[in-house]
Amino acid sequence: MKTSDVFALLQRENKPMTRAQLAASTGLARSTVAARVDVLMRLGLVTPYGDARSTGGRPPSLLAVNPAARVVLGVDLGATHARAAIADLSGELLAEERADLEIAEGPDVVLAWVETVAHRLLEQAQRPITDLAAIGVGLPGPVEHSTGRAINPPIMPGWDRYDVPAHVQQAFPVPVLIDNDVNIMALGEQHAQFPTARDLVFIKASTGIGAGIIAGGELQRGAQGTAGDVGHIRVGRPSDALCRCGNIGCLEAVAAGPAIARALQAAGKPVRDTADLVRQVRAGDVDAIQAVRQAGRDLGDVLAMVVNFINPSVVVVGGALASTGEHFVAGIREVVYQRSLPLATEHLRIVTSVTGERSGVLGAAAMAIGHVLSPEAIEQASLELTS
Amino acid sequence: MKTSDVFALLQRENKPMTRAQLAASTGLARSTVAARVDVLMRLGLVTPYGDARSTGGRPPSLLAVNPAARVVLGVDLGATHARAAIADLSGELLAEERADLEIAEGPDVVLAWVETVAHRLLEQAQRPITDLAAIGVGLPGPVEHSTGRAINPPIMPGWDRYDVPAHVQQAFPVPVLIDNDVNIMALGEQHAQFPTARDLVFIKASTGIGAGIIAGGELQRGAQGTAGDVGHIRVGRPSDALCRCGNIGCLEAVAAGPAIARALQAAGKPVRDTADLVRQVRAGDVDAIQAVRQAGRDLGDVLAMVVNFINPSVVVVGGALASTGEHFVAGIREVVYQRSLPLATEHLRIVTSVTGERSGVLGAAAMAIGHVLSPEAIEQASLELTS
DNA sequence: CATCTTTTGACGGGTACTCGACAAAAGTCG
DNA sequence: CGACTTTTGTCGAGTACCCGTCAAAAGATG
Repeated sequence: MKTSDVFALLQRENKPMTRAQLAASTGLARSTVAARVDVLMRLGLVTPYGDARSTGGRPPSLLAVNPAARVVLGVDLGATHARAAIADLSGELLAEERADLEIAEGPDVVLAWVETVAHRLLEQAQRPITDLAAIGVGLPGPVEHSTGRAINPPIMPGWDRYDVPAHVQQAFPVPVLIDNDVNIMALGEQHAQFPTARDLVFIKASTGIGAGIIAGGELQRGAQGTAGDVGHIRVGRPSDALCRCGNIGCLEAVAAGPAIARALQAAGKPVRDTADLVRQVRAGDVDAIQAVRQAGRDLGDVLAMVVNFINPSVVVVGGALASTGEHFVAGIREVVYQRSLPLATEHLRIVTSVTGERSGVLGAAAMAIGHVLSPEAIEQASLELTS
Repeated sequence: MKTSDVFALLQRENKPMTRAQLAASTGLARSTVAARVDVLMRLGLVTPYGDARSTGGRPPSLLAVNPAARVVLGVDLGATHARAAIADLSGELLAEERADLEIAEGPDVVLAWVETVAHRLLEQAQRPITDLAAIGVGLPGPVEHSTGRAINPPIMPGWDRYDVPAHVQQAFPVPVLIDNDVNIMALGEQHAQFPTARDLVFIKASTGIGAGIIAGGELQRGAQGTAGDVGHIRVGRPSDALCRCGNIGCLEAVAAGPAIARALQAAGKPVRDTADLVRQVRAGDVDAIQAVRQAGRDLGDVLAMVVNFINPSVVVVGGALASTGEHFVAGIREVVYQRSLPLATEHLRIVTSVTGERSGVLGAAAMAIGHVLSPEAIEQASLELTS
């Protein structure tokens, strides 16, 4: 029960180490560490990383985790698009593909796309299917993570309680992990920007508004898997905007893309949809900029509560509205730093996504990698190797 | 590395089991579990629980966890009161004491009280000091749990970064765990009412309003240890009530005890303080009842966001205002079930505290018990026994 | 080029753990 | 009351694991 410890240490340090260093850090004997390292090298998870400088005798060989040992497939399924990518164990994308695909087409159509694209991506990355170690999938709706099924999804007809892992495993006999799309985006940003952050909130603001919550280092899904549903919190600014949920003044009915577009239309501006809005903001349209900034303030109003409540160290803002430059996040900061308690905001960072449209696939890959490199999985693999 | 597994199984099942059952459940040989059980019995953690019915041969002896093996001390320090109790390992209180004590007196005075009372309680429970296994303490302010120090506490002059565990361990050389008072109350209610709930929010509403968050089975303290600070979230109802934090319309400035009392005073009602308010509500004063119910609605307004955000399975309402009967929680339910999403409220329970003023000491004890019965601690103890 | 230093992989011994067997203990059944 | 059944504790054997030792390898040093 200790091979995984050596690997975990090597992974945490995130830099090449010698066997002697590993022995000192773990407290194990040099010979024991050597045996463990041998197993990890035969698994391919660890490789020599050249020699370190000699201190008078034989130079010690450096060891490092080998991201190229295996690959994972990350899949990000949105309402009207799909994206898939092959990543190595460091989370680096090796091949990627995107398509306009309606999730409403149902599991058979969508998962067939996933299967064909997965094969194509593996070929593109020049990796055999046997190199594929796990698959992570993000779905646009509430998901029961433990079973991999969508539960009462509002925009995914035909997916309710559908056994996604079973379907995918018919083509690829590897672990398949499913989660909500916003949750995996949170994971993606965590791994890309703040790999050590234990309390991070990711906000996706585009057609809808949702949050992914990482608290205590763990993704929080809530009792029914609907945690992070901030879109239907009522904003402070009095509003009679009717939301599709039936209530009035919901954040989503005030600050989401369609709501902003509608407001600009009412003011005589020809703004068709969210993408159009983003274009106009980028083009420097003053009215559009002001509308987006106000939406940022409205979101900041809700985020101020979130910050007081869960006290994160980082808030990452993503989604289409975050790609309008700094206007949106400026509105958010404006309100959060005013409304939240100084203790909670003292070390708080509010930043925009750095991975943009890739946060979903990156997070799905990260989720799969986390599974593959978990201590349990490594123990399992080392046992299978010796037997 | 497996003695703890046997104990954990016995604890999870929470009912007497035979050695044969343990062997079947763990997959170990009968002789191995017998050895493990022997260790646990010599540690006192497990005791025979009479014989089961014979099936034709020698009747198997039943084994059960022994709550009387050791005791822990739970301490709940409030702004103007202190409470301490000795509990057995099941969390049952064996002896208890309460005093009016200002936390502002400083660590020396307060911890001296803790020490003398602890000795008195041990005597009362007829337990030697050697039976004391751990101490849990709740402090009324932000706490850095890992170091056991209060950080920038607003109402605890002299406690800032004071090393509480070191002080207490001079008198009692056992593990000392410190946490925020609302956090331990959340733990207390979880153990008393919903021991299996993994996502629970506890609300303390009295002079201030705070929340303890249990998400994913773990207490969430946030990045700076200030998670759960819901008192300074702005309520939806327009209000110009000035809060001591400098903002206006804070929940605490609208719905906490002093705020309600002030509002009633302004209406010509002689309500001195929170305790007085509670008395009047219990006496059936209509104005007081209405004011408390409105405060419940205001709190419900904030709780609706919390429920949407973290999606708990239970919300427990405690503190002085919760002891006014159902009026307060009725106001909460009224708004939460209206404002939160059906998916989140479908299986949500909103209940009042069942432990009342004891939730703090119970939670502090539960925290200490959790430490004593943790797998690591049991392994440690069994190792020390054999050596 | 020889010697010295340091790392590496292999080997053997010791320890701790786990398992199955066996005899004694404790009831049941005829 | 004796035979049978089932559990319990003890004991010896097998095994896996971990450590220290040692020769070989690889480079530094003079």
